[in-house]
Amino acid sequence: MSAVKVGYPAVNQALACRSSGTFRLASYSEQRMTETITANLACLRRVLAWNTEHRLLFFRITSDLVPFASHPVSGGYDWRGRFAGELADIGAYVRAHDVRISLHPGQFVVLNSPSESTYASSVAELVYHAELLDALGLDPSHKVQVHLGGRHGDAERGMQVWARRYAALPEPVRERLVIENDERDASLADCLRLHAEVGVPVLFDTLHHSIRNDGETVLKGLDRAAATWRPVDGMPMVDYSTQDPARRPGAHAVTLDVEHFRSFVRRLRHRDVDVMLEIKNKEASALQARVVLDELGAVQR
DNA sequence: GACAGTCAAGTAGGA
DNA sequence: TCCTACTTGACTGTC
Repeated sequence: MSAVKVGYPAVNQALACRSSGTFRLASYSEQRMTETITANLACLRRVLAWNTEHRLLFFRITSDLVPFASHPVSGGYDWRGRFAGELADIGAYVRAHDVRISLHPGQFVVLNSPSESTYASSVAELVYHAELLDALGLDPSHKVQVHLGGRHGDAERGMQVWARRYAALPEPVRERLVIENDERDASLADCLRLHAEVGVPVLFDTLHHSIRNDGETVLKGLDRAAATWRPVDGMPMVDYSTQDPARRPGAHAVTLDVEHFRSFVRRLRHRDVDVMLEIKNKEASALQARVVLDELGAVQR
């Protein structure tokens, strides 16, 4: 049976705290920044403790952990210096419990944007994400995942621009960045082409692939994406979800389809992957997934 | 305390 | 042309 870590994104709904607290730009002050980051880190500690207690060893940290981190307004605020001890402690906890971390910047990161200012702010945002993982003391197997961003009227050119700009990213960003297939801008085949050109690992999303593919099964697609991960990248990460039948194609389900997940894990067989459950009810689904993994004898690395 | 309007940022697709 | 969705609702002024 396969070795699998399972996790959920950003929010633990069972705990009465959020690690994504923010404020309005107009309310910005150093004091507000310090208070918000302090509270966010305290919550993150609670969430990580809860996760390890429940054997959920994969977690996506919110991009809002440090609000306005890449915005000029916080340019003079040294969050890495002020919270160096806190961040190092959290990172040590992550390493001690062998937790895998991912980050998923928002839709405003458009590396191939025709707008120079959007390109510049996208790079700044990616640098923040890489710096956060660096400040936690985590190695390059902890990833930052992005989508292509847009086609801008010429899909082929959009990919070329993306590849060129990826290659020009600062090394600490490039070594952590992975690209995820979606049903709109970049199919798995598109992502694999980018990998062939510039070496970026491909994070496989099961739901997006089930909507847009070239006729290959989820397992076949997963294998092709997994082959793009080098040892230094760690186990391939996979985003898992099923369709919410009541909403548009691509909308994530509200609850885990346990039977579907069981079938998915069975078909993994010998494959070792880290599975991020993109299910709306977060940790509740992750707990159900753990039960399934235990039932099937999947090993927790 | 409840509510509604709004919030740093981009893009594409559908109504 | 406007609205919605996306990794995610949360913040804030008003009553």
